[in-house]
Amino acid sequence: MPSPFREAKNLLVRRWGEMGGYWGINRTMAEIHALLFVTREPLCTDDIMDQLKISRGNASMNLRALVDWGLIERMHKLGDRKEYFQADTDVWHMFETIMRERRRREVEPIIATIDHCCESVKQANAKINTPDAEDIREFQRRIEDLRLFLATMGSLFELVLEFGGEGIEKLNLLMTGTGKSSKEPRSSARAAVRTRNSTARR
Amino acid sequence: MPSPFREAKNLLVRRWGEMGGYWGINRTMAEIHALLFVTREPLCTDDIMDQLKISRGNASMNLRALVDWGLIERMHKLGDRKEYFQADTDVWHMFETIMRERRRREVEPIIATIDHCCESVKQANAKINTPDAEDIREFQRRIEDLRLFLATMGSLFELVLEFGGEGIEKLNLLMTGTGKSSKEPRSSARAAVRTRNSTARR
DNA sequence: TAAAAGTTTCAGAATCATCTAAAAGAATTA
DNA sequence: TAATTCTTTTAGATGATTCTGAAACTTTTA
Repeated sequence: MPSPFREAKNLLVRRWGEMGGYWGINRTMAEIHALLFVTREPLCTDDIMDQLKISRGNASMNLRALVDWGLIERMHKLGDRKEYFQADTDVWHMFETIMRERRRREVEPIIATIDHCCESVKQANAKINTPDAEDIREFQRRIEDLRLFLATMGSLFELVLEFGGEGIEKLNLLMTGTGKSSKEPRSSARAAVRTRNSTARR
Repeated sequence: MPSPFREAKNLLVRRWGEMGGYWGINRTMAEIHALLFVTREPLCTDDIMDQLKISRGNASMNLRALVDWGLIERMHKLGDRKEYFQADTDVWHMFETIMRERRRREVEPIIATIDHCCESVKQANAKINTPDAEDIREFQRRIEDLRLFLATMGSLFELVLEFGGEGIEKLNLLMTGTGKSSKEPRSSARAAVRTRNSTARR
């Protein structure tokens, strides 16, 4: 039954799935997440299999992964033996969950590697008369830049989480004076600011 | 010749390649990028083939992709017909390039979809006596949250680029008072959670 | 304890992305 | 123009990921 509502839901689910692909998250996992995100009542495995046309095994694996990530949770209905699933719908919390997990898996290892490299090269660099001394110094410079960048982004991230959406609005005002960016940012940025001002809830 | 320097370089290249995988960027492309990033002098296709043990076709395709992204550039040496490649080594600029490209490819489509869904559902919602009226309203609420979130992140991004690294350092000081928040990320995260809970929505 | 209802695991199938090697294409020099 | 040098494209091979379907397992009810 293709009501406009259903159609909108399906469209969003498919798009979200595609996006997942770009982010190294498998399509089905992203689709399940999207489906739960846009559905008010909890769904059981069979609902998900039906709506997304996937096998039981596939559904089970990906549901488990989503639970592991902390993006959805299991729940039970009174007098019903099935497990139901529900998404966390606080977008900021969702963002925090995803970013922390990704940082742990993806950013921290590279920081460790950089630090390790810094160390081992610093020693090699003690005897600066080797032929590629300049190469080494440049290498060091570059990875230190990178290290600093990652650290900075790390604290920006904490900062953002600490102050949330309203914090960023204030920040925008604070830093740009007027709320309009000093430098004529892209139109999408201006649109973003407008949107926030005009449709902010609460 | 495994000098500590070479070893450090290789380690970093491999790690960066792995990371690429997580980010939906193919490993080889990431490795080439890393190799150029840590190498002072420009490299030609053969250098890259040798150092990464990949075929000419593979090198060629990925080099082109990196040039398309704007992460590396072609250059020529006087009296040499080969093409050489060099990475952009300004980390902030690199970040900007990557983020803009990803936003264009990955965030904008989802925003377009959300907007489209908002529209088509708003109309359906006119006749609120349909059985799933409440479902529809909740759907609307959730995707509007998401829309707002994406817009906010968009302007945060512009803001960050406008003020760069030093801007964020200052910001950190400004907002935390002491500037020591980066030393204690855990506790500030908990603070963030508390903040969100205490200002519970709706 | 047996049957029923539901969930998880896993071997193999299907699908998808990436890589190679070789041929075709361009640009430059003789 | 032919030879040389280098780059790009592509068909098919390789390898990795994801999915299915069925069996194994677990929990609940009768």
